[in-house]
Amino acid sequence: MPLRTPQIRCQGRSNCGTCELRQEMVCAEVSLGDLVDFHAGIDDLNFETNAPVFSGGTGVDAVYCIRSGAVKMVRTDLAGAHRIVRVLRKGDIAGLESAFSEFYEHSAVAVSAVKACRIPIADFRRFVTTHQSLQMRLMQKSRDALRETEEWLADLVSGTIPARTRVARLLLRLRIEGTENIHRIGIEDMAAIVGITPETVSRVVSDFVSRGFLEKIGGNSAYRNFRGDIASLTQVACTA
Amino acid sequence: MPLRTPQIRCQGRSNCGTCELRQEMVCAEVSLGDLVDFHAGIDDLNFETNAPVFSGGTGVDAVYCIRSGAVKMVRTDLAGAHRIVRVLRKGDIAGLESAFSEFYEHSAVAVSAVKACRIPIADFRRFVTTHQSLQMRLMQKSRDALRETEEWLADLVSGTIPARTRVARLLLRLRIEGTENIHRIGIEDMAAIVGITPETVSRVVSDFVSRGFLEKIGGNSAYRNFRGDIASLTQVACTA
DNA sequence: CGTGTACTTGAGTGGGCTCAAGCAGGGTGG
DNA sequence: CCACCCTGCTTGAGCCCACTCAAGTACACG
Repeated sequence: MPLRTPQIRCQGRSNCGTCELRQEMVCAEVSLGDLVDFHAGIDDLNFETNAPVFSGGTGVDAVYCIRSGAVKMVRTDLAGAHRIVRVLRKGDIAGLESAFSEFYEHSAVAVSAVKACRIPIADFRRFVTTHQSLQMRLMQKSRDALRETEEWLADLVSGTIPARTRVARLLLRLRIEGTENIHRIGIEDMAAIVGITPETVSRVVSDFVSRGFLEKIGGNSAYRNFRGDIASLTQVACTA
Repeated sequence: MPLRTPQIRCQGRSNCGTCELRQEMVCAEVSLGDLVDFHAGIDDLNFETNAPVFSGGTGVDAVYCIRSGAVKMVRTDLAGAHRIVRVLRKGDIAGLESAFSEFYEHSAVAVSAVKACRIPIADFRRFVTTHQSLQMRLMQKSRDALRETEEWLADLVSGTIPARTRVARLLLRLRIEGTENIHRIGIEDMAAIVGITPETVSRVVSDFVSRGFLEKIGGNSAYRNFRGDIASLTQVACTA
């Protein structure tokens, strides 16, 4: 997979003013005026599926606000295996946990077509130290991330829970808010999340499809999705 | 198991002044003078093994700074099973993630003899809003908690990694800093962390003991421990 | 039209689960 | 002081789910 440089579409100020996410994002606490004052170099980026956003261990140079799509956060375990510890979605901030470290803790990789705003780390740190209420908001974001990760631990990952159940729970978590559509990430990625083999994931997903719990949408394009029978999946998810 | 009220040993001001942990705890950012000004009702508490610190879903009334011992943070999964998502140790803060919520997200239970400082939530919130540098410290604590939980996810919990390896990794994480002693939590608790059955944990631990990788110390008292052969355990922990 | 990637499907094996019985230690009461 | 229980741990036998290895298929892309 070639490492493609993301396209820069437009710059800072103009789109922040019209951004529908502005109220729930980091920058909600930063007035438009401040953004201008700081000459903030906020870029609006597009990433295609499998494009890296940043790489674990490299120097921190920015944080990214996800505006659409999904980004996987990958860690490496003691034996060197990759493990996905969280999936960021609309409204999440990639790199926040590393914002005050020298190097990124995770690798971040787009798992679908992604739109994101890139905030240079120097600007970000300046915003934070000069805007008290922003700090509170970041604590909240950080707490949200913690809760999400803990819920993964509790729900998705447990050898004593059957693979069927766990995959169903994962699918429900990947549901696109308010719809019956589900982010369709790769089989390999699903395996790296619930901690089972890709083959088993494939078998379970195939089974769900044949039962009509899932329907594949959009072929294998970057915008592919599942359409899920939420009720049935929920039932499977609650199986002990 | 009877629910015993913890003993109150002494109050606020006096022990904060001499606390060896003061520099690394929350209150590092709060001057002794401020503590007095706020008439802070910080209590010094003891919990015995299996004593609840607080219970998930109940109203948040305090946060607790752990001064010694270990506390398990318990979540309930979709099917109602208990899952331990983190173990707090010396220097950690129990309830921090709920500090700005109405109800506790977890149940917190002592897994050994625990000494902790109780900070009433009203005082805590006042500290936070009036001390900027404290906010930064809390973000850091929150980030530490997130990292710890993610490392659990990556290292401890994966159906594709053999139970032996995972138990070895858990034991290394429960190591008491700088020593070859290891917090000896119950078999049941270890199972609830790595996501396997108590029987399997027991078999693995017994095996480690018979090989000399582990030695049981202190019988079954509240102060029991393992003494571990760190090198051998590390080797097992790195087995794919 | 060939090539590569991602996914599917199959057969066989084994690790860990289940169920169940046995054991040790500490606390309680006679 | 001992008999008792209760809780937490240990150990065993058998089975089943999910892993492993391997081959086959579908689809996208050049």
